[in-house]
Amino acid sequence: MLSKKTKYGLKALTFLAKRESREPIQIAEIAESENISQKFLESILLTLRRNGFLGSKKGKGGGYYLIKDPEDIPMTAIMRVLEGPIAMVPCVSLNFYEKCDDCPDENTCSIFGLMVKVRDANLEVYRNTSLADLIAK
Amino acid sequence: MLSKKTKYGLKALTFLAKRESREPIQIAEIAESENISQKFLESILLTLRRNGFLGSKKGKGGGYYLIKDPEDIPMTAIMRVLEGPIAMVPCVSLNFYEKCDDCPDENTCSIFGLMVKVRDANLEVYRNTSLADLIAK
DNA sequence: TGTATTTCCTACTAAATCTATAGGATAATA
DNA sequence: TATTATCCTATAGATTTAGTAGGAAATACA
Repeated sequence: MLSKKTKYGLKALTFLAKRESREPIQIAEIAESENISQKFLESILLTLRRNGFLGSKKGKGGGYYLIKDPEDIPMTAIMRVLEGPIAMVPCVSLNFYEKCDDCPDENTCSIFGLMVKVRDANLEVYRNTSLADLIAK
Repeated sequence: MLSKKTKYGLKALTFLAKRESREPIQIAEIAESENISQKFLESILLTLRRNGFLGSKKGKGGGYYLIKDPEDIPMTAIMRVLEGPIAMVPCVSLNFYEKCDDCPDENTCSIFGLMVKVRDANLEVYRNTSLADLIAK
């Protein structure tokens, strides 16, 4: 299941992407418009800023704004920052690889191959979708 | 992330599928061989039996055994029983549909389309993979 | 300079979910 | 009747997720 964090983050990003101007938008406005707890959204936008998706400005007239063109933001990047690994098991993750603690050998693991296929199928979708595609509709 | 429940369930199923005979195998043997807590595995095998994947026999010489040919068990069925919905949000789930509580309208939801694509990509993999494929290597 | 505004940041709490474990009931075998 | 192994419910512990609290820091503007 998609976490609320990711869901809200995506909604906030598309909200910002939809606007023509890149003027800062306040958290409160996004939260209200998208039906999200303001404090929770605050922490989400913060991680999006720290990971290079958003810029921010403090004080009156401040807020958050997109740093890049929506076309240049692939879903792979967003998902990895908000949701974590795209793979369902760490041992097939490209960006978060870890050995599975309960599995002695990847070569003989019965589900390894399936997990690779699932990962690749998801990557295919995420790589071919940008933030711009989410608002194209 | 794939839950341990699903992972263990899949490993148990492939363990049973690998054997030529369909004689009952004890939980203890599967648990030891696959490195799984016996009590936890017990509850997993129980749900697999209740959902028509396994048969069981009590008493001496008892245990669990596959009820169908591995070729006839698609991953879609196993995943839905062990892991739950294949979709990442309830509003695009084929078998577990629910309206998202925070989203007023699916038609205007910015991530709906993406979630459909992701669901379909995963379905494609799971529908084209059977339990037999997991042991084919 | 001072005040209002808005993000920044850490820590914490509450709720939900996942991962088991306990302990006995039930059924089959010999 | 003794032994074996699954059946079943309930519960405990651990982890993750979701959300909250409260103030610090920076900016705009009068």
